[in-house]
Amino acid sequence: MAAPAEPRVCSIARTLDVVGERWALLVVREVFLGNHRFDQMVRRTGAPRDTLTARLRTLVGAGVLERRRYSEHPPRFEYRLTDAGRDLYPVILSLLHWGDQHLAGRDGPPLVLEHRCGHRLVPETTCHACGEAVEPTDVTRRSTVQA
Amino acid sequence: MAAPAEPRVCSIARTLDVVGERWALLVVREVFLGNHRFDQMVRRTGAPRDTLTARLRTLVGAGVLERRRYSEHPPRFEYRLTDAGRDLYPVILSLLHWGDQHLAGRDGPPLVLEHRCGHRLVPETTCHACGEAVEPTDVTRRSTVQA
DNA sequence: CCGAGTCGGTCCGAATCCTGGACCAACTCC
DNA sequence: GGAGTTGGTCCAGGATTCGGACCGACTCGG
Repeated sequence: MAAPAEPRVCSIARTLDVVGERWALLVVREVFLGNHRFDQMVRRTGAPRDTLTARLRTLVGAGVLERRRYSEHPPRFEYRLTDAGRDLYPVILSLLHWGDQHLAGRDGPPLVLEHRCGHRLVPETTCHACGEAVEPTDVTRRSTVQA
Repeated sequence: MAAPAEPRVCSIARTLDVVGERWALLVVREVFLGNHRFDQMVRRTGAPRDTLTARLRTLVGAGVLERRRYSEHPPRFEYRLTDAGRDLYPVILSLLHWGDQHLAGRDGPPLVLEHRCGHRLVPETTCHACGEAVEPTDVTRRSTVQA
């Protein structure tokens, strides 16, 4: 009898259930970039309006975005990051950085960020405890059930 | 004439073209966890075999994974991370951490990692230049064309 | 030598999701 | 009064994904 070995219970999979659908993270990117309105998002992401509607609903439902009325007459809405949404910043930065490293053409990265320290922002993933940069080989599993 | 404002040229979008399809990042997760074989990935991710075949091809084509023969008779293959693939570690860690923060049930995170410094690994995104943790509000755009 | 298991897939038809484009109701601005 | 803005909805066709059956080459135990 071959061990069925259920699909792994995993925070990565859970996160992707929320932000893993097509366009979801590009929507989040736009909100980080300051574009909070439906029409802006349509234009800057290229997502079909229908799909965008669906994604916004999922993201609001998951507590990543908040739908907020900014005009009464006529009623108009915009989308803002919740605290949980702001916590996605490392996800956005790491995706951005990987693209900069591996997919930038001869023109270099299309978007360059600057940290308040005055230098170009190159994001680095570090261990909160010791402050050192984290390499895959420096990490082990603690107390897990399965291989 | 309304400004058409082309979809943003963006490293995030480019990265998601490579690893944004369903199951792609879970495949990468499995490889990081040491499961390199087709059947293991089927079991541990839950992806349909068909889809997994397609994903592996995309990831190999994009240079994230490498398909390697580990047996001659019968011919058997496994998948290894390339350098580019290993560079996805921050992406994986940030997704994991967000799920741990916002989607862990009462049982807590299903997977706990330990850094070689001996502490539980809590990944933090820092600025390579100054070493400080990066907050969305600390970052501005440098020399961009558009809003 | 037989039967069961392993492994990395392929093939299929059905269900689901994504796509682009047309359309709309309020309201504002010129 | 006409054009534009805004935040959507509706639809039909196309692309993806789904689960499950199946397969060929080989190994292992008895």
